[in-house]
Amino acid sequence: MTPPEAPKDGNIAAEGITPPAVSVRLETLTKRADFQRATRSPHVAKPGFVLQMRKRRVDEPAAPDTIRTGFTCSKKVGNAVARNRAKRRLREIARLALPIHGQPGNDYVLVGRKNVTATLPFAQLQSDFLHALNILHGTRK
RNA sequence: GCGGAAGACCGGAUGGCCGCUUUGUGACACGAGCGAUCGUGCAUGGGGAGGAAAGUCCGGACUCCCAAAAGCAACGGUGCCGGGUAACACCCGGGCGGGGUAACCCGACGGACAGCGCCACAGAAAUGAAACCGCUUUGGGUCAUACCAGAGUAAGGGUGAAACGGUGGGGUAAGAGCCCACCGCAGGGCUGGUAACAGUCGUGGCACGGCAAGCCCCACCGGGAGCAAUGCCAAAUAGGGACCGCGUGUCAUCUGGCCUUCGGGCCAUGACGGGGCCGCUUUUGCCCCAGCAGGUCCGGGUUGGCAGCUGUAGCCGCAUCGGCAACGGUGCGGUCAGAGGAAUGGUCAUCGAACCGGGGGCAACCCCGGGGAACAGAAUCCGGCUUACAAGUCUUCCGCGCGG
RNA sequence: GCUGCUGUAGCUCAGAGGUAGAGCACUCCCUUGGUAAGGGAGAGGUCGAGAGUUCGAUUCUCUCCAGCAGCA
Repeated sequence: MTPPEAPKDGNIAAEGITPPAVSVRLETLTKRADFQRATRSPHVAKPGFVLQMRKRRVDEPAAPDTIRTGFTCSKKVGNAVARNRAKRRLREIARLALPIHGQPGNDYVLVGRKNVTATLPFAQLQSDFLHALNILHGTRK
């Protein structure tokens, strides 16, 4: 009765990058100063978001084996509902991808964009995110 | 059946996978501690956005500040009457006015003889009522008008938002509430109503324009600020600047202490007096009268943590009693988010309204494919108001048409 | 979250119930060999939006919208 093909396609895309139990820890940025430091760092713009990456210095108090992420949406993105929805989707792609593809000791900040972040297909957001990570990690070497 | 009116409800559904937050339990693991225990993780069970969470327009609870209270003033608000409520600018019922064929809807709806102010342009005149153009008549004058002087009038006078009652009749030289009828107005009596107000009967012949969302008067209400309030801990910076108190009181010693050249002096204490503390007054209270301390504000630093923080004027459901109703009383049961760069979701599938395309049918409509759901996110908490809102559901009522 | 303030010509601001104005900028003309300055003339306004009060609203009242500032 149910069409067998369609649901599996969606699930594979989501499960393929489900993180295994790794020792890397994810933390969320809460301080305004951290966001301001990340603003002056290298960034990559994609249709759905802007990714900024900053390598922490050794003397900073945060543990060196953690990955820290921040999510931000200005008022330009829309009203409170639109901003919250954009941040949730950004949080989700970061949660799925960073434990595997992120580098410990780095701060990542994802910035939401008007209309696109909330409506773009999820699979494309994910591939764009991996692409952006590769660019940033490549330029560093 | 079509077109309306009022009220109430709902605010996509189901499932898979992966998460967030809070809380209960655990003989579990790790860390801290002598320990009670605490923190982190794990396992397992429960809870987790709205009718507007919005705008921040009112009213409160709560916290801090101004010495307390009363009166007055100032400032702000409310404004037909009665009731409800913790309170309100809210709600309910009634009155009056306006709109609609009706169901029903709307109304900042006290006072313009307490006073001041304004009423542009037009118009004879914009509030004291008269003057002006007119109308009529008497005398003079003339062939007759015209014209001059006197008397009587306020009907008429293109305007204007608004013109000193309106319409009709009588009356007159011409006219006029001069007289009469009806309408309006003012003031009085009676009746009904708690009241707003309504009805009715005389009287007066009309005097009294509009604006109070202009100042204002009257009645009533209100101290100010807000959870980024406020309290505590930690860290960090500075030991800074400005201003205010500003008056050296009298008496008592049979009180206490110290000093003494035995006159007394100093400190404490008491009484009186003076000064200061809310815009003013009164009462009460507090502080000061030689202490070098006190107070207020500014500047500088920190943008970390904890409490406040979620259950009560509670709220919700059911029953019952009182009330036209808002609402109140009683009983039983249930408890309902607590985040803090801010959780309450992400994703996939299925079902799904409007709408679009194709086909069928006289038509209502049916089939296939596409399509894919409004406004919108708690931030201390309640009661309202206002504004935004796709599609849908229910109840009652009104008008028109058709049929019985 | 709370509390204030402001929306008038392209820009900066006046105006306070009765035909909306100033300066700069713009267009045309004069002046100059040419330009600037100067002089003259002109154009440009849903007075943030919608209701209400008034005969009449940019002004008074209410409700929305947008922007700015302050408070730990």
